[in-house]
Amino acid sequence: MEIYKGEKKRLYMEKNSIAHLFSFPVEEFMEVHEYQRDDWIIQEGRRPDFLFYVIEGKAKIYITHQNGKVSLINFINANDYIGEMELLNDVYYTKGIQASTKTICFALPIHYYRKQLLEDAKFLRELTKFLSVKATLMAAKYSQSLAFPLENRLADFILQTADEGVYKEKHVTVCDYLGVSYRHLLHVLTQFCDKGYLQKNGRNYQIKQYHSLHELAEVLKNK
Amino acid sequence: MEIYKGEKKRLYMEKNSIAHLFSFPVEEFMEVHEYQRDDWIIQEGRRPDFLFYVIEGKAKIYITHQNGKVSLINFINANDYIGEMELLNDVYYTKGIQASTKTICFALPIHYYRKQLLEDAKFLRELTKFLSVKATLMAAKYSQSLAFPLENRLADFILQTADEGVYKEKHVTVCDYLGVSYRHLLHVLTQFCDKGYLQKNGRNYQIKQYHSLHELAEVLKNK
DNA sequence: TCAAAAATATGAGATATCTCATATTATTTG
DNA sequence: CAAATAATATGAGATATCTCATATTTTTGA
Repeated sequence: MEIYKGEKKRLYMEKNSIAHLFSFPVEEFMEVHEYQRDDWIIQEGRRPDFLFYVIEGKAKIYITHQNGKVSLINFINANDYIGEMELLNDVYYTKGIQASTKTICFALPIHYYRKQLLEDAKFLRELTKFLSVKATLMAAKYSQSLAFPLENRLADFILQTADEGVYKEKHVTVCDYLGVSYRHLLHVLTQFCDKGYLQKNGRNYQIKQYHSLHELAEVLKNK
Repeated sequence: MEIYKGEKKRLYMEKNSIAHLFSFPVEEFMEVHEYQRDDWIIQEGRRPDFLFYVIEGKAKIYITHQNGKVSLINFINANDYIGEMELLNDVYYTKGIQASTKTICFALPIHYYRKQLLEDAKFLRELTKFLSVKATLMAAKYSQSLAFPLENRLADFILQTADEGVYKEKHVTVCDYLGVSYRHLLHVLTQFCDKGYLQKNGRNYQIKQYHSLHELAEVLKNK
């Protein structure tokens, strides 16, 4: 983890101003943090000292259960907040957040800014929208996970993450995200290949029948 | 559904003032709605015209999937907001909300108040907290549903809803809530009886071994 | 550069959960 | 009050998913 200083910091803040998200100046105590792939931005169970706002990169929210299972709760992208739960709630079990690419965030020391932030309508309005989307998304994932087998959820995930018709996510990550065992994921992927929806190319999977996957994914959606 | 008028309305609003939730007066266009058990406060797929605040009663949030399965996403209680998603987001699939007891809510016409509400830090702060709790809860339920079998989740649910040592929820509701089939729920309940955790009394279940259920439920929690 | 660790791969048996069929009992409603 | 509807109940077979064992390949770090 690197904290930008001096000219580097000044330049970065200038190029990526977030002044429009607040109705008071936040630059004074704000820091710029850069995390490398696999760095932990927040450690599970340990309260963060900052409210983060992601400028670039991708990260993952993890929670570890008592039975050892790990859930990848969600992905975090540019323009997302991190640590907002801890800003708002005095009692909160902090989830782990791990960078999955180089990730740069602005970091507002909660200690300094908490009071002002909680009185700033502009900030709160944005955060409220962010949280409403988050809550909705979790509700959707929750109810889908209970109502549909992996086949449907995986089809959706493949379509969402495929890059130019090629799916190449890490199996291990996907297991944690879709909440199934490694074995079962591989099993369903093999089925997709057998049915001709996908074609395996070394470590990647080429989408062969878009419409079949689409059909499977479509039933998740509410119209 | 009944809309309170005149003296009845005035009295009710006076006894249950929510003026402290806003920094501007909301009484003028506010309505008081009373719903009977099984009334739909909001119909699935149809945008509501009000932001509701629940004063008394209980309700359930439902979503219907394309495969016909119904998920009971969550329960709503006094001091919860309803319709906040629609206030915040222009595009949103509205979930169904059904009263499960007589439920009385204050209803703020979005049309009149939207702009002011979105600029009111006091209101937004409360709503933000409400949403953060909601998002956290959904995330917890989501990851638990994937990481643990019904046995654990049911034990937790029984402990949470039992009334003086007696569990008497409707099976059908619980199926929708825990996302399992009726058959399987009954199966696990029978197991609990066989193991001596519960004892069936007519339509209810008496808790016999608190600690066993507690043990099963405990592994869901993060410490 | 080599050993350790992580990721991929596959088989086989176990179990959690679902679907469907069917019966009985309670509750609601015209 | 009777008929319709909802809730409870149980059996049996199907399937989705898990666990464990084990092997190979790739990536990583000292």
